[in-house]
Formats: sequence, structure tokens, C-alpha cells
Amino acid sequence: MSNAVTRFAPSPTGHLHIGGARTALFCWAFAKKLGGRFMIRIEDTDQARSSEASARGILEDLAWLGLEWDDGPALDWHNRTIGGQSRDVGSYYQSKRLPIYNKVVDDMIERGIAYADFTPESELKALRAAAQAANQTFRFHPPADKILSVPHQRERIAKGEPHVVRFRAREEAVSVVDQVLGEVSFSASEVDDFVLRKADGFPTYHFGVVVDDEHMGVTHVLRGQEHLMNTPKHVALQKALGYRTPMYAHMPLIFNDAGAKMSKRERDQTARKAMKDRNITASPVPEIIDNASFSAWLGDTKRQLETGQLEALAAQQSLALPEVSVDDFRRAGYLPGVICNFIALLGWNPGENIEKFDMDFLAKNFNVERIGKSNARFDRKKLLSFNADAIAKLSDEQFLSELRAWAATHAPAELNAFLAGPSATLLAKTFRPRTKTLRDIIAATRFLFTADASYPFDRAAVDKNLLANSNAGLDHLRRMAADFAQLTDAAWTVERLSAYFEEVVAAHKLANAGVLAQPLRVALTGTTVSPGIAETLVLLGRQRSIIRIQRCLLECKG
RNA sequence: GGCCCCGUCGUCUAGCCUGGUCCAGGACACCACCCUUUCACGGUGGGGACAUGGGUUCGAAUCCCAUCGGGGUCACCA
Repeated sequence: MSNAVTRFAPSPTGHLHIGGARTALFCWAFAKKLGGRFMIRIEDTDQARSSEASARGILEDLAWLGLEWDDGPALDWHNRTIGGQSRDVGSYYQSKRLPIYNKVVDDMIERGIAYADFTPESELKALRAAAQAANQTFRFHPPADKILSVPHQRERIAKGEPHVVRFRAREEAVSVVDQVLGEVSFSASEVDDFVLRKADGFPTYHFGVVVDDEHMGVTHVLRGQEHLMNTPKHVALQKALGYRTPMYAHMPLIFNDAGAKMSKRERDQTARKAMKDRNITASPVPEIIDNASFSAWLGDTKRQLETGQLEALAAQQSLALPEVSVDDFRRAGYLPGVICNFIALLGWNPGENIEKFDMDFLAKNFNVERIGKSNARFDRKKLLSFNADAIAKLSDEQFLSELRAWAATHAPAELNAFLAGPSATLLAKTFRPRTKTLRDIIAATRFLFTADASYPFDRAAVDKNLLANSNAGLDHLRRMAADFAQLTDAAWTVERLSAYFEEVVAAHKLANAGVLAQPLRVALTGTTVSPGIAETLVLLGRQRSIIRIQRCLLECKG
């Protein structure tokens, strides 16, 4: 046991990003390895963007991934509770910790290491613009004589004048020993008089983090490299407040295909580009996205649609959107263990050419020494391969249960009904080796759920497999139809039908069973692609199979 | 632009700290062949990298310097 405490501190402004998931994973693994505690804190200090629904969604994403927290908000998850108040450190929601921050702020003002600043925002903007025009970096760091006396500050605060409270930065360089990057030095000018408390009374990110990490006993901060330049601010604050400085480890970023930080905006960008390429200017799904919002979104590259809207648009347009959030991957039918395995590899590896591992392995073997320094591109093809491998390693029973759990919320009713029926086991056994993500099942089983009278026959498939060589395929079909009519439902099994094909091949000296299978496949599914032909027949059932063959015989004449 | 980080096959990486065992190993992707009842799976094989230029050294992917390239960050967002 150790007293190490790591924390993952998301801001609830959307779904859990895959990069955030990796941060959480590493924090979790680090705590587990050391026998310490893993904590979740919700950084909901942006009143406009934060939502309780999003916080809940993120907690569910974490729980689904298997990243259970020792301390943090309570979440009911599959008949038990994760988290809850287990240490006496107050709320894990920053928005509920305002008195704590205010006490620290008041104290800092009194000590002269923070001050109320009444500069209007418009003025700040102008200063910033001027600095940029002069090709200089804007730093807010007024000389001491420009800062109001403490009583004067108090007086104006008491009058209710709008203001922020700023840190009074000392002019000194800060050096941080990062566990991944080594010693990193920042010059004094990197830390200016940044805001601690916003005009709305909420703490800024920098202030909330520093105060809470101290009060919550956080010992190790593992976070993305995008936070590296925040570190001198945090360390300067810690020093000013007499806090301990936790161990820092900044991990490399996760990149998209374009070689930039992976972001949630990519899905909108992909969809927007497709709309422009296809010259679509009006909403293709007007009942979900009205035309005004659609064109506003189309014209503004910063605008984002809601998840449901984006999904509807993508579905209607047959667009494949890149998965970015944990929820995207979950809906796409990836296994949580695979996601964790894969993202762990983006920045960390156990050495010795080991690539596939589970959560137990991570909890036992994780270490910061093996976190890499360079950014990693997120290769969806490799992830897909990992997922397919993991599914291949599942037993049929495990696969079926994973599939049922996923389908319950992500698949159409017909598939769920089938998965509850007598042929569910056969379906699982049949499709498991051809499944890369659980969602593949939907497309692969579509032929089962279209009406016997309405699935289309692919012209080229009919020509090649039924009509070629003077209707050779149709002749086979006719004979099989007659034979099938003789069979009983009890004989309608994979074993019996496989034997039947062998018998026919031998009796008629056919080249191979494909001569029979392909015409049948076209008759049963309208296409040349399906699982093994015996399995296809059994999945469909004797009656439907015969109906389909008859229909094909009627409709697919030369 | 300032500051900071990074730079091994197309991609993720092992090796780098503690130079020689590396004409650089693995994985995904790609290509070819095999298997085959279509698709998928599976099997075998193949092409493919130390960013560049200088040093140091008997010897450098490994140490040093420079250049180039990529990224991050510069809010009353987090």
C-alpha cells in the first residue's frame, strides 16, 4: 500500500475523448501498480458549457472501460455503486467547492499575493490586440504601484464592482522535473498575473486544480502534454501558497491522420466536407436538423452538431465518421478491454515485444519510465485488427453475451429478437470469425431481416451463378428445391445439410460444393456473400429458404 | 511570432540512459502465394526506417553540436 493518489479531472462539456480516456487509464494503472488511490474530480467551473448529463456520461464511459475510481462521484453501475464519498475531502464537483476557493483567495489578497483587478474585458482585448500587432506576446503583469491597496480593493469589491482576482506573479524562473520529459525550465515571463477567480465567482482551471490537488492529497499528476505550459503556473501557485508540488508526468499527444491533436471537431469536419463535396446545401434530414441550423453549421467550421444529429446525417448519407470519443467506439462495437489495450500502447509499452494485454497486466506492470515522449498517430486499422483478434479469442458463449449486451442498446429490434431466439447460438458461432466490431453483425445479418418477398437480386450475381452455362445454376437450384421439400424440419441442421451437399457432389460428379453453394447463396440472399451455405440455410430456416428459392426460380429467368 | 516538447519501416514501436551482439527486432497496413463453398478467418513468404549535416570514437540508431521538419501552447476554456 502506498499513499499515492492520482486523479483524472475531466470537465463535463461533452463525451469522454479518447485522449482523456488514455489519461484516465494511465492514472488508474499508476495508482493500481502502487497500491494507491485513483480519484475522479469533475471540473465544472465553466458554467456555460458544463452539464450534469455530460458528467454522468463521462463517468459511465469510465466505468464501461473498467476504470473504476476509489474516490469521486458516485455512479450506479450494473447493480452496484462506484465511487462515493470515501475520503473526507469535500465534493468532487468543483462547482460545489466555491467556499474553499474563496477562503484561499481572500487569504491571498490579504497576503498581497493576489489582487482584485477591475480592468474591463474590452480593455484587455485591446491590449492583447495591440501586443499582437506589435508582434509581441501579451503578458498581464502591472508594476506594483499600479495595483490598488488591499483596503481599496476590499472597498470596491464590497460595492459589487465586477472584477477578477489575479495571481501576483513573482518574477522568477520555474524548473520542473517531469517524469517523462526530464527537467523542463521556463523563464520568469512564462507566468504572468493570470486569473484565479473569474468575474462570476468561479475559480479558473489553474486555481481549482492547484487548490484541489493539495486539499485532496494528489501526489502524482499524469496528464497530456498540452498541459506542459500550464505547469509553471501551477508550480508558481503552489510555491506561493506553500503547497507541495506533486510529481508531474506529461504524456505524448494522440494524433489524428492529419498529424494534429485528435479532436471532437473531426467528425463535424468530415461530415461538412462530405456535404460540400456532394453539393448538398439543404438538410438531408430536415426533421432532425432544420435547414437554418444546417446551413449555419455548413458555413461555420467551428460549429458542431449534436451527436444524434451528426449520426442521423451520417446514416442518411452513408458516411463513415471517425470515432473520437469513447462513446463513439462503444457504439461502433469495440470491446472495452481492446480500447484500453490499444490506447495504452499509444505512449506506453511494456517492452519485450508484448502488445496484447489486459487490465490486470497493466495494473501490475505500468510504470512512467516506459512512457514515450513522441506523439502517436491513432491508427484505426490497427485498433480494428486488435478488436477482431479479441473477438476471435472469445468463446461462442462469451461472444453471444457481449453481442446481446451491445445489441440491447445499439441494434434494431429484429436482431435483438433473433438473439433471444433458438438460433442465437448458431448465429454467434457463425459470425464470430467474420466480425471485427459488434456493429458488423448488423450489416452481415441484414439478409435475415429483409422480407422474403423484397430482398433484391444482384444482376451480375444472377448472371454469373444462375444463368451462365445454359442456366446450370438454375438447374441445380431446382433439384435442391425438390430435395429440400422432402426434408423434415428436424433434418434441417448444419451437419445434415453439409452431408447433403457432399452426397450431391459425389452423385453428380461435380467439381466442388461451390457449384451448389453459389447459386443457393444468390437465391437466398440475392448476393454472392454470406456465411457458410449450410449455416445460411439453417439461420434462415427451412420454410423461408424454400420460399426464397422458389421466388428466385420465378424471378431470375434468363 | 515568443516559449516548450518531439524526430527509428506508411503507422505504432523495441533498441538509445549503460556506444560494438543492429547491413536494426515486433505489430498493424500493403504485396504475392497457399487454403477455400462466396465473404471473412487461417498459413507461408516479401518489400519497407535510424530526418539531414558536422563532430567525438578503433567503432554511433545509440554521445555532442547545428540545421531542417512536426507538434503543443500563448483566455475571465479546461
